[in-house]
Amino acid sequence: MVSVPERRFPRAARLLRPAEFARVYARKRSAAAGPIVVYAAPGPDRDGRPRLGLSVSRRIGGAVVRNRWKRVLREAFRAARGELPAATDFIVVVRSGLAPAGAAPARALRESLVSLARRIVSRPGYAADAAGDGTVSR
RNA sequence: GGAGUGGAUUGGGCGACCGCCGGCCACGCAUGCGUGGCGGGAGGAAAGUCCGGGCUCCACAGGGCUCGAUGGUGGGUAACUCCCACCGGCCGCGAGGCCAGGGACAGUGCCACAGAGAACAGACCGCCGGCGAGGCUCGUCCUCGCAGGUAAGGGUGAAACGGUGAGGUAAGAGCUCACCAGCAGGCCGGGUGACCGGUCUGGCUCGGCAAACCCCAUCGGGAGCAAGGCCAAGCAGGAGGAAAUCCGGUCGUUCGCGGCCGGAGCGGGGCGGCCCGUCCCGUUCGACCUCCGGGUAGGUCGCUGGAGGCGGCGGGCAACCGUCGUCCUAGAGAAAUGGUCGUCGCCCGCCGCUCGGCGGGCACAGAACCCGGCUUACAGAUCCGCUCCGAGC
RNA sequence: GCGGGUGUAGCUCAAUGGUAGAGCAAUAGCCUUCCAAGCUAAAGACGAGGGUUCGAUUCCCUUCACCCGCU
Repeated sequence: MVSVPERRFPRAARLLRPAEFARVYARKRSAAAGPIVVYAAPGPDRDGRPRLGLSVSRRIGGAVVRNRWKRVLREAFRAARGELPAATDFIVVVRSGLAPAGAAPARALRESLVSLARRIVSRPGYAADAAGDGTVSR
């Protein structure tokens, strides 16, 4: 049995190192909706799949609440990978002031994740800043 | 049956699909990777970090002062501010619960307000007799004043220098006596001991606070897995600062001196702080201190088999210990346990109001080197021991 | 992981173990034609739970929240 590649979520599809986070933040392209903020930047590999980095601060809650947010966001990202722009790195930040007590449901997060990602990428100037990097797959 | 008390266990079950972390095996690719298979993957508190250890490193850790911790006795333990048993005190009808529970004749200090008096106390009212003055109903009378006596009574307070009775007295008072309470000491008996029981003597009586300073006894080297080891990659140094040199041996010598070793002095650093002591380094271009600047943000080991869990037997009142058998049970690194469903269980709301249907919820909370405790949070469920009350047999 | 600090009135801060106080703010009144300023009055707090003590904001323990530092 061969699994569908888009359903998988291997470690290579994650942003893990400080340098990777810094590169996405340096691009300064973000959009927000409700409790989450999404940063986006073209990935280093122009044929690559979208990658995800997470930032959940201690102000969000205890370890259980923070881990819950990360797991639900990873699951939402995994389900949305086919609909997201390719070769793009994303960082999802959970905002402390607007976050409800627990994590939001995965389905709703998937919807807003896709719409925020498309909003950033379709903005004028994103492709120009990319400077010949991977183009938007739309 | 009701009320209560002490303890133990558990922390939703089963199934399907898709993911995630790491292990083993196989294959491909070439050492990073991918695919498939098999089995594993959060807790009783993983939490707070309040104690105690193991482990690792540090220039072995000594003495004095200081600092900090602990504080009934005996035991358990690797150790403890933990646990068990016992003693004492307080609370509860009781089962039980709580207690930092050594020393207040080693010293210092504090005890507000109230009250006359608050620590080897104190005469405000009262009581008592004496002296003086006044009054009249002339008395064993009343009123006022003065100097005294008196701690039995009133009142204050958290606390007022024993309680009851008798004697005694002007009135009183441990002033005296008996009993009781309490204190100190001796002796006898029991207990490993804290302590308990008995008896005799004493002066007749002594406040509380040491979670106030303190005294006594005991204990405490420091840091922490971001410890620490290895590999890879990378970089650039600069400025300032205190100080004091001398002696001996030996070798070389161009006879100026230089190298090495040892010692003294001086300077710096480590041993929680200070002093001694000790160790290391330096003593003229180098160590140390301060400031500025530069580089790294990777891998791997440590990393999970342990004071380990379960069961039997033996010892012990118990905590716990010994022995035998059996089991292997997470190891991440921006950090793995998630998502979508079905079904059953429990709870709540609505319709129904017998069956049933619909919707929602199922606690506290997430391993990060590992253990032993403590404390705190927690929807519920189950079991055991005991006490009190009521009813029945 | 290690270490330290702070919680007192709406805000900023005081206070030997004995009635918790100051400034600003807010309320009411006086003054003014009105406002401001000024004057007067009253209200308002020791983060929580235990313990020691006659008595605790203070001393001790536990706990909660926040802040800071080192690695």
